[in-house]
Amino acid sequence: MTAKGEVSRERILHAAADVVGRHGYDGATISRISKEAGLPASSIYWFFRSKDHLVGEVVRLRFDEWFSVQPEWGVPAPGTPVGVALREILGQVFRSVLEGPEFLRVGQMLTLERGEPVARDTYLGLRDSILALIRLWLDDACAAAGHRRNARLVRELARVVLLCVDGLFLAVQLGSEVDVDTHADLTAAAVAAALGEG
Amino acid sequence: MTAKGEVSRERILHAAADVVGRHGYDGATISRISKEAGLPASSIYWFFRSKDHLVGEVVRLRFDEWFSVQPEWGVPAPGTPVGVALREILGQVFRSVLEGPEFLRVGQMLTLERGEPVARDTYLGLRDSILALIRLWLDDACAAAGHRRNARLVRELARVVLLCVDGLFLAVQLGSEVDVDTHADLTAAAVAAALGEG
DNA sequence: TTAACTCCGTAACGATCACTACAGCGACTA
DNA sequence: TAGTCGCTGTAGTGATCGTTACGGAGTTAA
Repeated sequence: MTAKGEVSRERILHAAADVVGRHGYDGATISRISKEAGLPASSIYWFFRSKDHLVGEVVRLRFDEWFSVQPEWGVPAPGTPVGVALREILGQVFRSVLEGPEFLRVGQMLTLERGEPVARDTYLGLRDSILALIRLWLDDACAAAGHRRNARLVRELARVVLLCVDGLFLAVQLGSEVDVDTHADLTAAAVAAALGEG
Repeated sequence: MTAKGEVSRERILHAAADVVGRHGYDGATISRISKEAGLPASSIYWFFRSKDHLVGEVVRLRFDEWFSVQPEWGVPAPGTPVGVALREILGQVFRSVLEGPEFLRVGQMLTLERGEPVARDTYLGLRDSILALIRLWLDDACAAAGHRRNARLVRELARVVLLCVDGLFLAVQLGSEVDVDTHADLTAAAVAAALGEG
């Protein structure tokens, strides 16, 4: 691919990301994206096999952007209760969710709709990687806190944490003014309680 | 409206509910609904002002069906801890969410997309009524448990409960096999902890 | 019987959709 | 200079969208 081609591809991708963010999957028509990118539809189909593939790339792009500014999920110092360490991290994650990351909106839409298999699979794959990350961290944090291992519980708790992120995001989309600190307190406290921490 | 007309309207409404449930808002085309109902498009527009209004009625219908089989949110007996009473109710609510009620799917989709203002407003209105219900119940339950009133906390907790329902539903749509009992335990425990219950 | 009203059937409306065929441009290679 | 390749521009494909115009059945009321 030529340098000029690379630029065009990038222009299309970012234009698509903007339009999808503003209008959702179905609202993100090729003609809109084409207009936004300043390139004809034929160029879009030169770089991307279909609209489905294009949106898949958009999801990946937006995810990378979001993930790159997330706080590091470092293993807490030995002796630190999981609840305390989790509370710290959740505060930051929840705050970033408040800003309504596009990839979550698009991904959740793709989840609820049928069809668009490529974009949907892309989202599901990224989501799985997050879930694995949470599970790993929880495992490490439990070890650091001195709890005995319980893989099943950790797996369940990881799902609950992810679930709370989803719910929070949806509530934000609905216009609810959720108090992130209360929500983070509750989530961390629930996990701590489940682990038998005071 | 004639008795025959009433039957037709009902046929259209239920056909629309089926199609929307299977295909989502955008997938629920007038032609599909028309075919499913065995009536022409002109009949649909005789009874409903637009597709938007029709889907609004669908959301209301599905909500009523779902709500009518929900357990009663009776005020717990005096002295019962809120966490215990809430755990009981959440178990049943979460289980019904597992079955993937259509009105939640459609409503969440309308939330994430822009546009379709009538159907969206219908969903938001129903959702608000649920939130109010939770808040009232929590208020009563707190009184029954002997806690002193804290309107702000109750409002926040009601939002968190609703948020957990949303998150659970989305997780189910994603194909996660969430353990409802664990989830209900955690949610109830979190609320109990926030209220200062042991 | 006539008039009015309700509802259905047909047949379109214009708009827009995702997608493509194809010619031609500029830049690079032989 | 001729040929090739990467990309763009134009103009369209057929399909389907939500919606409507309109005529005519079927029933009801006078």
